[in-house]
Amino acid sequence: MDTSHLPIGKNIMHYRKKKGISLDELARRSGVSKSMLSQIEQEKTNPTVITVWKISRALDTTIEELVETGTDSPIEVLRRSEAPVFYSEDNSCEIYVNSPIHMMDNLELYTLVFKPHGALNSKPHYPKAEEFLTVISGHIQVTAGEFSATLNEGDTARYRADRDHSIVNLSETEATAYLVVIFP
Amino acid sequence: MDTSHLPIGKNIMHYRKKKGISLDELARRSGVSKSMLSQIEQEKTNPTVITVWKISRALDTTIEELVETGTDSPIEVLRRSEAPVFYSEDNSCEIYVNSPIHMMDNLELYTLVFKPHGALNSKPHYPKAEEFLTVISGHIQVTAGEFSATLNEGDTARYRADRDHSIVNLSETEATAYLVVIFP
DNA sequence: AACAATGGTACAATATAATGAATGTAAATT
DNA sequence: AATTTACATTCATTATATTGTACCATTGTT
Repeated sequence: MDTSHLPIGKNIMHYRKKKGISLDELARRSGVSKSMLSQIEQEKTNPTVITVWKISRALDTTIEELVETGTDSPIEVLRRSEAPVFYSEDNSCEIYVNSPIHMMDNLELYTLVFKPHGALNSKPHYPKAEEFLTVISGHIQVTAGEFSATLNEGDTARYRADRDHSIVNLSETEATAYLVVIFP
Repeated sequence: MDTSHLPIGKNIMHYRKKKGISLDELARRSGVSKSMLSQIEQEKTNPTVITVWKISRALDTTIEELVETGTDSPIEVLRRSEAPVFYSEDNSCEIYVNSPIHMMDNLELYTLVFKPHGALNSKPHYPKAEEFLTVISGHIQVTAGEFSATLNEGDTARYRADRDHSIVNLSETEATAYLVVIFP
């Protein structure tokens, strides 16, 4: 039994106390015995996934939050002058990375600047990866798999990025967009 | 034993096959017995959290991905004309919601438009909430707790939002920024 | 003071997770 | 054809998760 890598007990106690309920009440709500909850909070046992799932529902949170190790940091800034810049294959699109160095493993932020009719074509990312594209200026078309949509300034599209996908500037002028990529 | 709510077996088999390895190899890499892996994939047992954690590491993925129920959807679009708009308390900042309807529970996207010297002050969000702020145009100062930073166009700041935080336009002209809020 | 309620911990019994070895199937090798 | 290898499943045993109950300490009520 080795739970030292996952602070489950600490997290459960934290959320329980944040909610202001006793072990007794949490036992009632979760269907997990009070004595088991006590043992978990004291890190004396390694619970099954279903047990943690039941507790997460009773605490109105997720399994992920209950297994996560916390971090703490001040404001982290990535300057445009330091931000890596990439280009699409035909150089019709500039890709500014907005993700600060100590980035979350599952999130990427970009600013995309397209030349007139410029395009950015991408291969499938990880399974279940998703993208959120907001048009800052211009008229853009986004395609993912067999789906396609045209976006005006201020519109936001959400689509699965675990298939071929592309972003095209439909206008005669430069277009700019903000891209959020999520790896689940 | 009730794992019907969490498709762990299916997910593990999916990632294992995607990686192209046998139960034997996964057992070697994860330190979980081959027979246990077989039982899990057949949903014949409810594994402990540590066991799933070991498997997730061996599969180069996360516990979350292994417990997640899949979804599938085409491109979802939120038009600027349909996007909810909020205002800061003194109406010095317009807040456009960029989050499509079927939004992920832990992610929010906004475009912020500040009047000259406009400000947006926020109370603490959920514990461990984080924000990523990219300046689209203008000169902005962001403060979180006792930390503060000034940002120019193209700069991105990352900070904890589980404490008082504010965003202020330092310039004499309008400023625009893109805000990504993450609830862990 | 005696009793009840609250909240958490310890303990013994029961249920089940996890293992190593055996078994089964199919394909490849001798 | 016989044997070996690769892959997955089953089985009996061991280890441990999980429970209900008892215990402990503190606070509140009668």
